Amino acid sequence: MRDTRPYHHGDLRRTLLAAAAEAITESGPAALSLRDLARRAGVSHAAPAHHFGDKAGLLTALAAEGFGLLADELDSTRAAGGGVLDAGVGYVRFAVGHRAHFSVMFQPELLNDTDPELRAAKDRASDALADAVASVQEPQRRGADTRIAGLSAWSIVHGFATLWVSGALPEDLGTDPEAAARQVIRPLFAPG
Amino acid sequence: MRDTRPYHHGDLRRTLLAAAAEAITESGPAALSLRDLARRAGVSHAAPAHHFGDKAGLLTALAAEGFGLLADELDSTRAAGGGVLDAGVGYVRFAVGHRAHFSVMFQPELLNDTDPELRAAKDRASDALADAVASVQEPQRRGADTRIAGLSAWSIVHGFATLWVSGALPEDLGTDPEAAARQVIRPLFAPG
DNA sequence: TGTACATCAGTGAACGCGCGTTCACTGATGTAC
DNA sequence: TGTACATCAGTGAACGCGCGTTCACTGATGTAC
Repeated sequence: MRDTRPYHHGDLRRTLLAAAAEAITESGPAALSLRDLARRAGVSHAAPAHHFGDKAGLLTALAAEGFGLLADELDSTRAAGGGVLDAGVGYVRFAVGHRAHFSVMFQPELLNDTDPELRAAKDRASDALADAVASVQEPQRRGADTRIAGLSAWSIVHGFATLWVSGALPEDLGTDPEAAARQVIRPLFAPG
Repeated sequence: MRDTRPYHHGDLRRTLLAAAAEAITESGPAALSLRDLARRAGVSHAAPAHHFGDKAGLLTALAAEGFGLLADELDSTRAAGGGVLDAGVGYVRFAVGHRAHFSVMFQPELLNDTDPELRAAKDRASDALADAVASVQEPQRRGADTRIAGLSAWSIVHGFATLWVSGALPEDLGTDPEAAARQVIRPLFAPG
């Protein structure tokens, strides 16, 4: 039995990202410190800087991971044959299931926005979103309108997700974010 | 000529709120400190605590002011005979014109959410939003759907506003947030 | 109109704390030969 | 298979800094009589 921790952690980067997500879920990105993270991960306080440089570097890595996870979500919805509405619900599922990532992804003042890893992950998510929207448009109608349709869809799901995770929505909407999202975003796609 | 500052500021509370809005617009709520605020306002570092207690108290006051300003915006749109679409554009105008307020209003972990002033301002904004939506529904159709319609409208304008101020939207949308908003949110109200 | 007193707004020195950063180090891993 | 050496990940002591908070204070304003 080895009850002593090895000198090298082995997977500290991932551990720190997970600890950051946990800490942010508890009390927001503002309250985060690298020393607190080190404490959570059980390493010395100087270790995090080794991997991320500073707080912005860490949050940038977390945001990049977030955009990747969002792209995964949208891709798998699409692979399962879902339409835009399902993609929208997937967007909300991602936001609610990964609050910490989501809350950091759209706060550019916390991030190094020129980071190549972040840029790449953003592009991936952006493409996945565009695919989900384009798939619903009839081919002959594609054009200038498709761009606007995509932004409308993005706006409504992003707005719903943001309002849901911030607790701003009325309680009588229930406790199931996906069911509520489906009801609220449907009018955009299937107006009656 | 009086070139010496009077001992009593006279309007320090308002000055501090304005300084806070400025500081937050520059670098986000995370970077805000009461000492920095005091410096900006030209008063001693202990003065802000006199008015707001602590940082959460200050941000709560700012958020309350924000909800009040939002309600004003929606009310005046309505008074000018505007419909839901105009109210939506008004929502975006508010968010873009008062970024600092807007960015604080929906981050409950930064606020004292039981503060009565905040609660009252929230209710006022909420009523104004409900009025804007209800006015467009034909009387006989009001009911369960009106609630969902209101949340759809809120979601799309909130999402658009959030994405716009965070700089997430594509550059080719132009530099006029209100014109862009009108295009993007229209599909929800006048589907074609 | 004048005086006394209470209340309030803002001061400035002092404190302890957690933070990020630096730096010489140590232990572990990988690679060349 | 064995040895030497470079590289890398994490340590822990030390530092200086800005922060929030406390507290006795001072200057100004308002009110009672």
